[in-house]
This record gives sequence, structure tokens and C-alpha cells, in this order.
Amino acid sequence: MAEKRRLYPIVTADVALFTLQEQRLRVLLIQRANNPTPGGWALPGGVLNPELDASLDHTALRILAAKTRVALPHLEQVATHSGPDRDPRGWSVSTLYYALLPSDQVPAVAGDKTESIEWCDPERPGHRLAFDHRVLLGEALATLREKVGRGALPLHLLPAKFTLTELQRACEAILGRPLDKAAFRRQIKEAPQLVAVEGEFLRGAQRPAQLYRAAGGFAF
Amino acid sequence: MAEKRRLYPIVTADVALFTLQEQRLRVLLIQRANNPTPGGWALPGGVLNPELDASLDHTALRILAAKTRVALPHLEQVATHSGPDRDPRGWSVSTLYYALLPSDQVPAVAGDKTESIEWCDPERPGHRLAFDHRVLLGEALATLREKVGRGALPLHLLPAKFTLTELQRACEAILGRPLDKAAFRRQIKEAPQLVAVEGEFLRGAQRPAQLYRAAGGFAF
DNA sequence: GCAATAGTGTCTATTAGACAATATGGG
DNA sequence: CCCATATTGTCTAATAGACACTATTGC
Repeated sequence: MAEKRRLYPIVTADVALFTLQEQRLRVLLIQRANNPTPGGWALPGGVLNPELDASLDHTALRILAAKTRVALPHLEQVATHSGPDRDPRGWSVSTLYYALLPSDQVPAVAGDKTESIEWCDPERPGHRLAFDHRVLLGEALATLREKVGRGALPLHLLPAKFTLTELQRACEAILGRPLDKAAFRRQIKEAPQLVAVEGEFLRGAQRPAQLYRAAGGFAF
Repeated sequence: MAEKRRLYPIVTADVALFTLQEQRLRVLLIQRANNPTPGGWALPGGVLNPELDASLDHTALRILAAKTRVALPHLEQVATHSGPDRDPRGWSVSTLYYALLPSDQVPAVAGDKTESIEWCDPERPGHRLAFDHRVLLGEALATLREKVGRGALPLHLLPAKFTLTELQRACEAILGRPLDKAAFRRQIKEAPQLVAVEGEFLRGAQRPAQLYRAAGGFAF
């Protein structure tokens, strides 16, 4: 119980950043170089700075950029956790986000204050996570799954142009189970957020596949 | 722009407290007696006190009890809003909850720091709301509707014992549209969170209706 | 032609909505 | 018996999953 008396709580934003690697869903973990838990693995996150940030969303993006040099991904709020014992620094309020990074934009070099970073299996991260981040990661994954399970399309995980099969693989990676091709296509063919790129195909040693892109006002 | 320079943001919890009155969904609004917006109507809410509160949920319950003398309702987190301009007092972080109050427990006398309270139609509150509370109310209502629309049962809106017809009326009040009796019953008959109270019936000038109650570990 | 993947058609079990029929108590 | 509401049954259109079939390219 390293509880310092504070008038104000620490306010932080934490992000579960997901991407696809070889058709597997991965989440970004960082090893913290400095306090409060040197050497511990955690979700990227950091403290709100009212002088720099226009909102907690902004905090999340700023932290992500500083710690990982990752370009602006799509953010989705999951939940806010709070209490005196979550963080050894004292009473804290943390808003959790998840984000999806296109699989062709995984620079992810270690940035400031970060010893190293790693893309992990979100179900079994392979590291003991600091704070309550193991729980947060579970929540973020569950929220993402629920959304995709209800028909949301994780277009932000894919490059700008993609095939329907690639989109199906992305959904399968998130849900952790195979989907039926015909049913999947029936479902998404009505989605207005999907636009065929006329005349463009992915070619290989088989029938070419139509390329699609996200529609203009696409919001996940 | 009444922006004071602050090192820390104000952290608050706001609650959209719903109940049923004559089969209509109502939300509790309060008229603020003191700063920052004297006389303005708003959702009940207040500032986190790290010395008193074990979590933001606790803050919400404490504020609700102080301002309205309402007993512990069920709380559900909706979202967290933040930014320098939401609140005239400065940079703020507000976690929004909704809560359901049984229709037979609406004491709702004005408490501390509250001039008056009123149960309003959540779609047309009839008062201009302070801060961004109009938006928050819309979000809370949308979240509640989405949940009930997906089959969640708003048992917390009902007294301890209730009939299936009362439950259906509650869902209809939330969704704003009539539901088919047979379909509704088919759907909820499988729900394990519903238990028939054997031998107890609501009697009137018609066939008696079986009374039900929420099952033991019921979570909304 | 063959391999490989894209894209479509079909059959069926399940389900939600509409509506009707029956059940049961009070008067 | 009549009224009002509870409770159940039936019919149907829409849907999701399983599975098979056709299409189109490179080689």
C-alpha cells in the first residue's frame, strides 16, 4: 500500500493497440523504462497533461506517438477504471481505449521512456502485466470481439485496399473462429461502408479478387 | 472562456437516473443551487473526492445520495468525456453512468445543494441543460436502449415482484415502441435471470398473472 | 488441363413477427 | 354469462449456417 495522500487523482489514458501479423491478432505491449514499475510490461499509456491535450483521446494518441512512433490509429473508448489501489502512485482514473493499426503500418520502434516493445498474443501475452492491465487487455479484446461479432467491419486493421477474403480473415483473427464464406459475404454486401475499387484486382495464381476500400465517411 | 490554469483536471461522475412513471420512462434532472451554473438544470453529478471515494462508481452513488436521497440503484458506465471547455471551472474529465431505479422507490426529495429536482421525458427534457449534459443524456438513453434492444431485461426498473406484462411495458417504455407479446415471452422464457415466484399472482378483474422476481446473481 | 482461390446458389433449421385461439379469474 | 387480461399455439417471412457448385486466372 504505497498510498500517497493526494488532492487530485492521477488521470491516465491506456491503449490496447491491435494489429494483424500473419493473420493473427496481436497487441502492443511495452516494457516501461522508468517508474513506477521499471522493467514491467504494460499497455502503452500515460498521464493526461491539461496543457498539451485537448481531450483524453488526444492524450492517448500523444502517448502512443511518443512511446511507439506509431501513426494516428483509430481510437475507440472501452471503459474507465478508478480507485486508490490500481496504481502505486496513488488514486488513479484510467480511461481505456483500443485502437486498430493497419497491418502494413507497423513501424513500432521503441520511443521515449520505453525499453522495448513487443507484439503479443492478446489472449496469452507471455508477460506479467503491471497494474490491472491484464484485466484491461481482456476488456479491450472482449469489446472488440463483441463489436465485430455484431457485424462491425475492422477496416482499420487492413491496408487501404483489400479483398473480401482478407477482410474475412481479419474478422476470423479477432473472433478466434472460422466464418462461412457465403454467409460472410451476404452480410457485408449490404454494408454501405464498403466500396469496390472498380477495375482493380489482386492477382495471383488464381482467379483475381476484387479490391475494396472503406467508404468516405466510414466510422468503425 | 473562463479557463483557470490547473495542474490537474476536475474529475466528476454524472448519472442519468431513469425510472418509470405511469409506464413512461423518466430521467432525473436537478436544478443546481450553487456554482458553477446557479439555477441551471443538469444531470446529477459531482466531483470525485479521493478521500471519500473508493472508485468513480462510488462517487456517483455518493453524489446521488447527497443530491436526491435516492437509495443505491444499479449503475452502468456509459462513457467518459473530457476537455478544457466542457466545464467553466476548467479542464474536466467526466465519467457518465446510467442507473435504473425501481418504480416503487421514487422518494426523490431535494437534498443538499439542490434547489429542486424533476423527473423529465429523456427525449425532450423541457429544460436547457448545462455543460454538455444534453449530449450525455442522449448517450445514456442510447446505451440503455441498445442494451434492452439486444435482450437485456431492465429488472432494476421494476419492484421486487412483477408480472411479465409489467416487464414488457418497461421494455416498451425504454425502446419507445410496442413489442409483440408472444415474441417477448418466447425470448425471456429462456432467460435464467428470471424466476417465477411459485404460487404468487397479481389478481384483478381478470385472469391472475404469475409473479416473477430477479434470480439470485442477476446482473443487468 | 490443373491447381488454387474467388464468387454464387441452394437447402434447411432456426427465429422473429403477426395474429389467433384458449385460459382463468372477478363480477 | 361477460369482460379483461394472461398465456399459448400457429403460420410465415426472413435469416444464418452448412455445403456444394461455378468462375477465372496462372502455369
